[in-house]
Amino acid sequence: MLNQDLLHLMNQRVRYISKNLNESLQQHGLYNSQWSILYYLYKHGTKTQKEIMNYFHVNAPTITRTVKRMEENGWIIRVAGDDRRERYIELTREAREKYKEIENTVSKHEEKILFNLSEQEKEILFELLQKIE
Amino acid sequence: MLNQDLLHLMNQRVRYISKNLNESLQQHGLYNSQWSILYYLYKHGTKTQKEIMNYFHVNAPTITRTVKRMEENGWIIRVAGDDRRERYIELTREAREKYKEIENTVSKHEEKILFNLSEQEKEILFELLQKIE
DNA sequence: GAAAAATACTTACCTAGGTAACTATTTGGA
DNA sequence: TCCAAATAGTTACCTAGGTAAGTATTTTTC
Repeated sequence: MLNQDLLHLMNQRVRYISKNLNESLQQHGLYNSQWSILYYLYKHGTKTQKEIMNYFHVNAPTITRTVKRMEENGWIIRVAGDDRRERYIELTREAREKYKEIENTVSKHEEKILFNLSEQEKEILFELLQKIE
Repeated sequence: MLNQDLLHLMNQRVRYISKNLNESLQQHGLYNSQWSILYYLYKHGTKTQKEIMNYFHVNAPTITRTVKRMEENGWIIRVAGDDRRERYIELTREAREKYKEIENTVSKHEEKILFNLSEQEKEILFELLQKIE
């Protein structure tokens, strides 16, 4: 087993998954990364950009950009914190209302993507991925 | 096991790996995707953009762009084919000469990334990833 | 209490993926 | 044979990741 081949395959799969997820999300006017943030905020409540950043292990400018687009499209609002360097990112009422329907679309997509894996295989895959570093 | 969590982890790992690989490749003046193409051409010989595209399951504009950058930096040249719609992508002598050294860097990186996985675990991971679709 | 360091976020610019619409060339069918 | 369809690649524009350098604010340190 060549390391090269393994990583190549992993890359392809991730690209394939995110491409298809984007297609599914198009009907809701959302993209991949925007959905991730929507999901995170819905589950965990209002967060600062720093907290979002840490959760996704992504750099600051990426969050700035994505959140900006989400604001322009009415998904979130940015609220200044007591510490005025911080910006709290809060879901709008509209985002909250649309959430369930979008989650449904995404669940179906994930179900389809992982259809060939048993519950046990998913757990093994999860553990193996955790070992990568 | 939530599908969501599994795909989230997979995304993070791929992002992490490619970020680190880019750092390793910086010393050679190369990026991730450019290295992939260099590798492919070194192993399989001169290919058309179509062939590269099919190999990586990536869209045409992506190859156009990456190959353009590689040409600007002296890694490849583009040669018109008999079918004048086609462009053959050929490694330059310089690219060929530098290849072994870069491969060495990349191998070390991959070794490090996958250090915690046994040979058997790598094979399982490979099989599980193949089942995704 | 003022200056230095740290922190949260932004801006500018890079690579890399995607789609849609275009050009140039080749192929195939009426 | 000639015109329509298919094919290879390009261009323009979108999201999304990265780094480096900048701004504004808070914290720390002397």
